[in-house]
Parts: sequence; structure tokens; C-alpha cells
Amino acid sequence: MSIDQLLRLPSYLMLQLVREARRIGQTGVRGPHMTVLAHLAEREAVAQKRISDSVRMDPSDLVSILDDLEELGFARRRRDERDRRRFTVSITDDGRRALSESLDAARAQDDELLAPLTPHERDTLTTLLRKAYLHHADLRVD
Amino acid sequence: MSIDQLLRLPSYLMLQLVREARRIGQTGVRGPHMTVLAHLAEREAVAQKRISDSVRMDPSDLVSILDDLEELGFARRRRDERDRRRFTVSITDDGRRALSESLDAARAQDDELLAPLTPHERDTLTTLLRKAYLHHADLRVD
DNA sequence: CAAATTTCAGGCCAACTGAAATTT
DNA sequence: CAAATTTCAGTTGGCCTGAAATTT
Repeated sequence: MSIDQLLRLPSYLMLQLVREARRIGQTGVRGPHMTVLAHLAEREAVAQKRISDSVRMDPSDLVSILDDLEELGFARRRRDERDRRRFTVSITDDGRRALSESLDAARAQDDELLAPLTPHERDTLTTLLRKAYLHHADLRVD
Repeated sequence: MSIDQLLRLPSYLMLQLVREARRIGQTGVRGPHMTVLAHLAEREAVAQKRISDSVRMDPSDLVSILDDLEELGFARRRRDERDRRRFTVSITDDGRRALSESLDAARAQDDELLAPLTPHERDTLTTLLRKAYLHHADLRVD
């Protein structure tokens, strides 16, 4: 009964559910883009290094994501004149709108994904996931 | 507080935790390989199509995974003589050992990932994940 | 003949490494 | 000079499409 052992592994179950979620819905703005937008939405003129640290993304990968967001008009890069090694990134109004729509889409997607759970179970699940996640996230700058 | 909205999305939290898990440990036999082995461990001489259906993997991707498993001596392909379109796949003794080690490693990895949760919370989380996953999995052959 | 099974060629995206260019 | 920041080039693995080859 090895399959049953797989189904006792939280990481296996989470991976499968994430795959399921991907199938359910294609959010307009995809994963990392939405994450970056959400972080931009809370800060003014952030350095890229700061972003890649908080969202735990490789700085080199952030480059192309910001290229995308700029091309879509969702973010803006400006050279930091106090330290010219840096660019500071800001979200635009269009970016805020796109983020808000993405979040709506993601919530709808999660409703479908977790349809088999009662609202109370869903809350419990979210709380536990959040607790586990925050423990690891809090070990870094955020 | 857009980040807070992200942290209320189960799928977002699961994705981040899965990424965290990947960082924690490099299991000897990786993701899909372990999944396939687990399915092989429960059946004799399975057709590839059957495997790719149950583990929800593209048949074309299964090819290279089985190539790997054969090269490692963990699985064997034989032409099905009753229907020569098919190959039947079987797990080897070495494959069973590798699977068992992988499961151990995965459990250790999950212990670390979910260290911030109490044993009871961990059980609750697993049960809820399992319930959500099975609902989607049961919609197909398994 | 059409349908099923396996395979191959090629695409995209996410994650990573290593190194360049610029500035402090 | 060394270190920090951004960028570029290239690799890998997971997921997908489309089409080939073989067999039913």
C-alpha cells in the first residue's frame, strides 16, 4: 500500500493540489508576477534586491518578471540616484487593478479547489498552512 | 495589505511550502519517480497508459521517467504479448528498496517542514489535504 | 479503416549557477 | 581594492502540444 504512504505526506498532497489548482484556472497574471505585485503594493520605491529577498526569488529571475510587469504597465523601474547601483521599483495604478483582479481570480480558484471542505475546515486548513509558512518566512527579511 | 491577502490563499501557501520543501531536502529519487514507483509497487505488469492516467502525468513524460528507472534498475519494461502496442512495467526489488528509502526521506523532510505545528495540528492538516485531494483524484481512474 | 499505445521533437515556465557590468 | 546590485547566458526539470510509428 505505498500509495497510501504517499497520501500521508503533506508535501506530496500539497504538490498534487497545487498541480490541480494550476489546471483549474489560468489567472491572468501568473504566480510570481502576482507575488511581486503584492509586495510592490505595500512599499514605495523598493530595490530589486529587497524584492527578491522577500519573495524568495532569484534576483536574476526577477529581472524578466519586472520586464514583463513594466511592459504591461504594471510597474516602473527608476535608477536610485542616491545609490546608482540600485533600481527602485514602484507599482502603477494599472498594476494595482491587475493585482486586485488576480487575487479575485485566485480566490475563486481556491474555492473550487477546496470545494470538498466545509468553510470551517477551509479556515482550519488555511490557518495551519499559514502557521507553517510564516515560521519559515519569518526566518528571513519580509 | 496585499501580502496578507496572499497569505489567506491556500494555494499560495501550499505553493510556497512546496518550494520550501524542495529547498530542505534533495530526496534521492525525485518527485515523479517516487510517485511512479509507488504506483508500480501496488500492481503487477501495468501498462504505461494506466500509470500515466493514475498518476496524472503526460504519457510522453512518463517515457523518460521509465527510462531513468530502468537505467537505475528500479523498473522493467516488457512488451505485452497479448496486445503488442503495450509495454507492461514492473518494479524490481531494488526499486522497492529505493521507494522505501525515498518515503523515509520524504517523511523526514515533512517533519522539518511542519516543525512549527504540533503533532495534532499536523494530523489535522494532513487529513484536510487528503480529503481535498481525494475528491479531485476520485473523479478519475485510480 | 479508425483508435489505442508508446515515443520523439519541441515549447514554455520556474529554479538555479556563473559570470559580466556598474557603482559604492 | 572588495562588496553590492542588476543583468545576461546557459542548464535542468516539470508540464504541455503535435505528430510519428506500431499494433489492434
